[in-house]
Amino acid sequence: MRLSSKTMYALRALFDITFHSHGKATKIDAIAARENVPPRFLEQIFQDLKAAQIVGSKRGPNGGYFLLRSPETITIGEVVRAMEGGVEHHCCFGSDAEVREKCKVSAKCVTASVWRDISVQLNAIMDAVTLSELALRGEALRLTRDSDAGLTYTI
Amino acid sequence: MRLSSKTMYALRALFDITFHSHGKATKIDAIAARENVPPRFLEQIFQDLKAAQIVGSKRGPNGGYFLLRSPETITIGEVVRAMEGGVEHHCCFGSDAEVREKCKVSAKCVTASVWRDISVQLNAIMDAVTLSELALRGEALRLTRDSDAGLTYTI
DNA sequence: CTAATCTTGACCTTTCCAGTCAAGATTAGC
DNA sequence: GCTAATCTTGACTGGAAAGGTCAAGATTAG
Repeated sequence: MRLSSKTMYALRALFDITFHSHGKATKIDAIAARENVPPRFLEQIFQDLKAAQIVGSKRGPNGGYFLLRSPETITIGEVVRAMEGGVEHHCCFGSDAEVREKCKVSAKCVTASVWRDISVQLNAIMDAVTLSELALRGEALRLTRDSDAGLTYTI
Repeated sequence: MRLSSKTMYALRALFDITFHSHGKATKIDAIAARENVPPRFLEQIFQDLKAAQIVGSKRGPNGGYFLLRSPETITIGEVVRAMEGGVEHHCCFGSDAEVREKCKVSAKCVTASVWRDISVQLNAIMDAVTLSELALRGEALRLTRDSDAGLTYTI
């Protein structure tokens, strides 16, 4: 019930491309430095994001990874599902096919049905947040910090 | 982003006590047999549930585990948090204290704030489902199956 | 007393996470 | 066409966590 670092890194990386490059090609090393993510690991992460059709890539000098769609259309939920194989609707216990089948027959699988409902709701929540919202929050945080610093003078 | 088997087993076990014993003392072996859970593992699980003040225990003949409160007051969320240590609000990446501190200072931790919001909502969703609701679903499923079986005769 | 239960805690195996690395394929710009 | 900057592919690894197992002891009903 926790996000893997991989997913968190992926979100940070996508935020970075949105926030610093407005979705345009950005190189791994720059992202890794800004977001404090192991660069080699980030490569692997971007492969997954690319397979999920969330980012595209360009090789060679001035290359990098870029968003394939506009930030308003990329949701947190999509990213999480891409990285973690989705919130698992695993029926009852285990991912074993035979057990799942047996479970269906026994019809005792109440917990699974409840969990399925919950995961649908969770996906809806995550799909309600987009990359552009992340970027907005970034601005907000930054602004807050700046104004905080600026407002140190009180009467 | 998935529930561990331990949590699923815990939910099934609590459902079992509610559904078959109405919350009263039930022995591990009976639950394990009905719910198809490894009995030794179930022992371990009940220790956690007991530590979380969700169940109590009675030793000796006619002993077993029982609900400490009525099923309407025990939520899925509570059980999940007890078993998994809650939905982790882990700030940014890693559970390392130093990193978390640095993260706070940098104020770049947008993803963490978003995830915190999401996890609050998720907990609310899970807290909206109680053990008695599970029991109701159990009845519903059973009824459905029975009537299905009974209606095999069609004209 | 004794048989049925839970209790405690050590132990084990397997899988997966988090991360590293090397060698190759592509492309921009000179 | 060279060369340097990038991504690409895929193998590899150490450590931790998941998922169980087991044995010996403490309690209690009858």
